[in-house]
Amino acid sequence: MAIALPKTKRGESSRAVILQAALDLFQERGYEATTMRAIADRAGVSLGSSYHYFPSKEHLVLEFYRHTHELHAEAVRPLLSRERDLAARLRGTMRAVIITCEPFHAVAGSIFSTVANPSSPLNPFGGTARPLRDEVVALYAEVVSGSDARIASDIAEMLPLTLWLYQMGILYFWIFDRSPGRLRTLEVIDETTDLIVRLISLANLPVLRGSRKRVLSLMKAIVE
Amino acid sequence: MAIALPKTKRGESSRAVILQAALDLFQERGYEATTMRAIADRAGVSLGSSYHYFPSKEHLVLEFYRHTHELHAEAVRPLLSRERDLAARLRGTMRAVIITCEPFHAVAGSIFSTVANPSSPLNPFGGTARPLRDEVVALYAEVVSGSDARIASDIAEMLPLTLWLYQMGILYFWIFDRSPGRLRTLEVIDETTDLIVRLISLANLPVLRGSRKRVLSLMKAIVE
DNA sequence: GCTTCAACTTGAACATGTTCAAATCAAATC
DNA sequence: GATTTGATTTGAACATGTTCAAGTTGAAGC
Repeated sequence: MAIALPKTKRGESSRAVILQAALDLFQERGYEATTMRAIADRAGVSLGSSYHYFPSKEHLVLEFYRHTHELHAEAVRPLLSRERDLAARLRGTMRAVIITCEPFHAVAGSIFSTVANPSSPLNPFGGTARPLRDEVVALYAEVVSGSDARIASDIAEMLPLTLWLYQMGILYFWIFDRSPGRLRTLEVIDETTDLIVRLISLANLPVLRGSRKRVLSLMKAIVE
Repeated sequence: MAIALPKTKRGESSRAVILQAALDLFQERGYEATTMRAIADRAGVSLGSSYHYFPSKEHLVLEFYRHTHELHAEAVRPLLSRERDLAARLRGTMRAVIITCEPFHAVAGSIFSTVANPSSPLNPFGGTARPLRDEVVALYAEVVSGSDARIASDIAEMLPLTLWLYQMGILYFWIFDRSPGRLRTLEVIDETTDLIVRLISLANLPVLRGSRKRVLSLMKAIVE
């Protein structure tokens, strides 16, 4: 249960080697099939040592999640600095998500469920994983703000969080996708990103003004 | 792993007593805090006996889930045979969900995550839990079909499944709701059910015709 | 060089989900 | 009533996440 940041060179190296072993094994065998003993073995430390640096197996998953996010953020950087069209930015970002995660597809199910568990410290809605979630939301804020789309401020305010939620939905679909090359997920991404951009522009219609206000204030209330 | 339906009176009674013990303990202590040994103890059977009737602890949760659904279906029956207004039917049905589940609120998190786990046999998107999901979807089909709302057939086709998904979302929100009397969830239900009904009528607008077709055909494609 | 002390490491021990071979039971058959 | 046979029951054994008290290490202060 102790949250011990390494205080010595030796400690830092131990933590790093344990983490690397865990990332490798999660990717090779998945979450459940990776035992804490196997992680300790591959890292060349004792079982107890792992618990000195990571309070639980779930906390190691959080690091896995963070690692994936960093890969993703790096992958979309060129696109986000070049492209200005919102639909293209969003589509590219979503495609990059599933391309980045593709090596972990077989094991993603168990990892996703760990993260979605409301009673887990890893749940992004509140707890240890909150800072990481905020980073991902910030990425989507950049997707929006760096585009040349003119978006009403009330919508722009809620959009990043909504897109993060949307990404979660896409990932959940992708986990179940057994199609070759994950083509179905790619199609769904193309279609939904287009729809989202279209919906944003439709939201300016006078008939929709009322519902739009209600939806947005509801969302704001939900976020607290 | 064996799926053994009881073949004798004795077997039937054993299965029933184990199930009852499990339901009680889940409600009293939650999923994780309930051990298989505790279930066997309270049921007055040995540990191994439980595994003769239920392949795993998760399968006992499925029964818990089914039990809750039956309580809910019973609770909304009067409303559904009396009320004809769609918004009122939907609102009442959703309110009944969280009222029915209220006794399990403290333990709902761990149960929900078990069900949402894509690699679990309990996942409603495909596996053992599929029949139960179909029952819940059928309930929402009745909510729609028993109303006096005139709904275009392409929408009506996808609506029950969508409402089931919506119910899942509300439950997820409810799990995190710490407000007294779960008032916030009730407010969200009132607001969202209204919005849904409004959206259904808006979908007939000529401007929305295109998006509507695209959304519906996308949903149909996702369901397979 | 010696002492001290916090950081680090270790492996045994525990709790719990699951498996399984053996024992027990009870109904059908003779 | 004895035998057979399949259903049921049992508890020991195993795997694995987690805890913890005890041991080891190494640098700072003397």
